[in-house]
Amino acid sequence: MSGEGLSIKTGERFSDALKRHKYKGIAVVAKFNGSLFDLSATAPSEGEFFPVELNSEDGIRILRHSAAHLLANAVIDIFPGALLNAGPATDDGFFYDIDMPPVSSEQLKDIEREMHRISNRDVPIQRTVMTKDELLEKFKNNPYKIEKIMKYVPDGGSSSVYTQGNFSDFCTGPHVPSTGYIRYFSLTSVASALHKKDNGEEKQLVRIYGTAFPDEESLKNYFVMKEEAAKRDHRRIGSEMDLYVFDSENAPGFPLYAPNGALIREILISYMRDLNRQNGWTEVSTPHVFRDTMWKRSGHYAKYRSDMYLFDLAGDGYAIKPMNCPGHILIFRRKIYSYRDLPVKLSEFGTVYRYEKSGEVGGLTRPRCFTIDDGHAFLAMDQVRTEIISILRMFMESFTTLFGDLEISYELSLIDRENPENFLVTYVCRKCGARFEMRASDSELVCPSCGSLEHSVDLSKWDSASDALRSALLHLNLPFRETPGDAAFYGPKISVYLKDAIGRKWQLSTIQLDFFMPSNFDLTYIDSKGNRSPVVMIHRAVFGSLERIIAILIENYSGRLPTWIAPLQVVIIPVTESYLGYAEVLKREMMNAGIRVYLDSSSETLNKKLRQIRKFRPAYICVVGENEVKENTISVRNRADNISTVTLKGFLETIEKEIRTKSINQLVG
RNA sequence: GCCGCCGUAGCUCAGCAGGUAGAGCAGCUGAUUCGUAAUCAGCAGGUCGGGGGUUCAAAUCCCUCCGGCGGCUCCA
Repeated sequence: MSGEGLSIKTGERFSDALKRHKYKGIAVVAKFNGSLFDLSATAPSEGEFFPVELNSEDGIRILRHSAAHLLANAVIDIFPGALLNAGPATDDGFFYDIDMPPVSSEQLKDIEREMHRISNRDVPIQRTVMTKDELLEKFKNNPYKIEKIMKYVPDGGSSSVYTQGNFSDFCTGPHVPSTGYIRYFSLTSVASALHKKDNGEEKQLVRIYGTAFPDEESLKNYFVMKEEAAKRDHRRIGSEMDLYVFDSENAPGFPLYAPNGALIREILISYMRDLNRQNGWTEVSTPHVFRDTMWKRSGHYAKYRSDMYLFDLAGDGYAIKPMNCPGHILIFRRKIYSYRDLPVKLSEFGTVYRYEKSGEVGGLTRPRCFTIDDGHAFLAMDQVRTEIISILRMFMESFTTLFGDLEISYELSLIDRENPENFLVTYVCRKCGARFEMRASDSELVCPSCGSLEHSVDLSKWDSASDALRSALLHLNLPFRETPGDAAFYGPKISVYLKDAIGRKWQLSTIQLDFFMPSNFDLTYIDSKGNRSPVVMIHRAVFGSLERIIAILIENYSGRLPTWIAPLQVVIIPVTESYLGYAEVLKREMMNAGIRVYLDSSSETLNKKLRQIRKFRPAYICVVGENEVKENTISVRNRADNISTVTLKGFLETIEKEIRTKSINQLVG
C-alpha cells in the first residue's frame, strides 16, 4: 500500500478503478474500509481504496497463500486422488497439508515443474460465493474440507471458493488476480504432519513446504540467508572450535565436552554461581540416581516413565533423574521451617537425563542429557510476587551481560478458565464442604470425605498466583503477552524469549509456579499463627540448560564469543621462529595475568598459521616479528580483523578490563 | 515414534547404468624462515555405518537394524 487512497464508485471493479487511475505499481489486492478485496471484486459502496502492492507485507503473505494454492493445483494435476487439507502462508513461505501417498524428492521436482507450467499460463484466479449447502455438495469427496465448512460456515450462511482453471479450493482469500503473479517460488521440503480430526483421531498427512517472493533477487537472498544461518550452526562451529563431540555410535544424543567446551561451561557456571549468591540462592548437590519410589510419588513415573532411564538392581527399581526438583524437595523437607525462614531457595547445576525419541534429538538444543542451572524456591503465596521480580531481574541481568541489547520478550501462560479440567485445581464439595485438589481429566471427581459427586471449582489459588506473576511483569515494565490455556497443569508460568543477531527467536528459560509437588510431598511450613500451611514452589532456571545457552551463544556470535567467554583469548604468532623468544616472554606475561593464551611455535608460514587458527575464533591474534621486537610492541588483530599496534602493558590493561567487565565489545583494535 | 533426505580417511566431498576405492584440508617427515586467509616435496591414513540377501563379482542393487539432518509429534 502506498501513497494516497484512490476513489472508487459503488459497484465498480477494483481492477477497473486501477485502470481509470492509470495505476503504475503491481497491485495484488485492494484495501477498502480496512478489509482486503480481490481486484476482480466490486466496491460495496463509494469511497477510497488503497492498492496493496505485491512487494508489501500483506502482498507477500497473499502471494504465498496463492502459491500454496498453486502447489495444491499442481499436486491435484499429478495425483488426482490427493485430498487437500489446509495450506497457509507462514513467516517465510507456505505449506500445504495433503492426504496422499509419501512424496519423494524426485516427485517434488515434478510438482514444482507443474507449478511453473500453471504459472506460465497465467490462469485467472476467480472468487465465487456459495451457500453452505452448495459448498458441502462441491467438496463432498473431501472430508477435510467438509470438516472446515461445517466448522466455519454458519447454517444458512455462505463462503467463498477460489477457482483457477481446473482447480478449486474452499478459501476466504484474498488471492492474487492470476497464477502469473506467482513466478519466483521454490519447493523446499517434504515432511509429515498430523491432522487431528474432530473425534480426536490422528491422521498422517504429507506436508509440502515452499517459499515465494515478489522478485528473483529476494528469492535468491532467501537462500543466501539460509546458508548464512547454516554457517552459524553450533554443531559445525563447535567442532571447528573443538568444543565438543557427538559420538553417535557410542553416545547418541549425549554431547561430550572437549577442553575448550568444558571451559565455556565452567565460565558460565561460575558467573551464574555468583549471580545466584547475590540473589540469595544457596547451592546444594543431589545424586543422579534415586529409587523409583520417589519418581512414583513425584508423579514423573506415571507421566514420563517411557522417557526415563530406568534400571533394576538387587530387586529394587531405580531411575536416573530427569528433573532436579524432587531431590531439592527431599532436602527441603529434612526439617520444619517457620514462616520466618521462607523463602528457602535451593540451586544446583544439575545434570538430568531424558530419553528423547529418536527423531527428536539434535545437537545441543535437544540432547538426551543436559545441565540445568536449576533452582527451587519454597515460599508462601504472599511472597511469590517479590521472588518473581527478583528472578526476572536475574534474567535481565544475565542476558544483557551475555548478549548485550538483544530483544527479550516474555509470555505469561495461564489456566484456561473455561476448561479447568486439564489443570490441577481445588474443588469444594457441595455436600460436606471438603476441599480437594485434583485434575478432572485424570479420574472421576468424587469427594474424598463424603463420596459426593457435587462440587464447585475454586480457582482462587490460580488467580492469586497468576496475579502475582502478572504484577511482577508489570512492575518491571516488561513486554509480555498472555496465553490462556498454556499453563503447566500444576501452575501458571512465565517464558522468556530472545531474538538473536540474525532475528531468530529462541525460547530460553521459564519460571513455573507449582502447587502440585508441594501437595504431593506434603510440604508445609509453620505460619505466624502456629498452623501448618502449604508451601508454594517456584521452579526456575535462568540459562535454562548450559547446552542450550552455549548453542545460542555460538549461533548468535557465530562462534566469535565475547572475550571473557572465549576459550582462546589470545593467540601469539611469531612471524618466524627467530622471534619465538620474544613471543614466549609475551606468553608468560599474559599467562601470569590470567589470560587464556596459546603460542603457535610451529615452523609454518605466517599466512598458514593465521589460516589455521581462524577456525578456533580466538578473541585476539598477536603477531610479533622484527618490528615488534625492535619497538617492544605487539601487533593485535581483533575479532573484526582490525589490526592495531600496542604495548604489552597497554594490551594487558585493556584486555583485563574487557574481561573483568564482561564486555561484549572488544576494547583493542 | 512418523515422513523425506543422508551415512565413503580426523574434516569436506568425488566414485554408484555392479568388476573389491580417490581428491583437498588436517596429520607425520624433510626442505623453506616467511609481515596478517593457501611455500614445496614425500609418507601415512578407509573390513565404504552394522548385519543379511541377489550375483561369478556389491561402496554401487534389495531387505533390515543403528545413527545424522530437515519437518511433524513431544519437550516434565
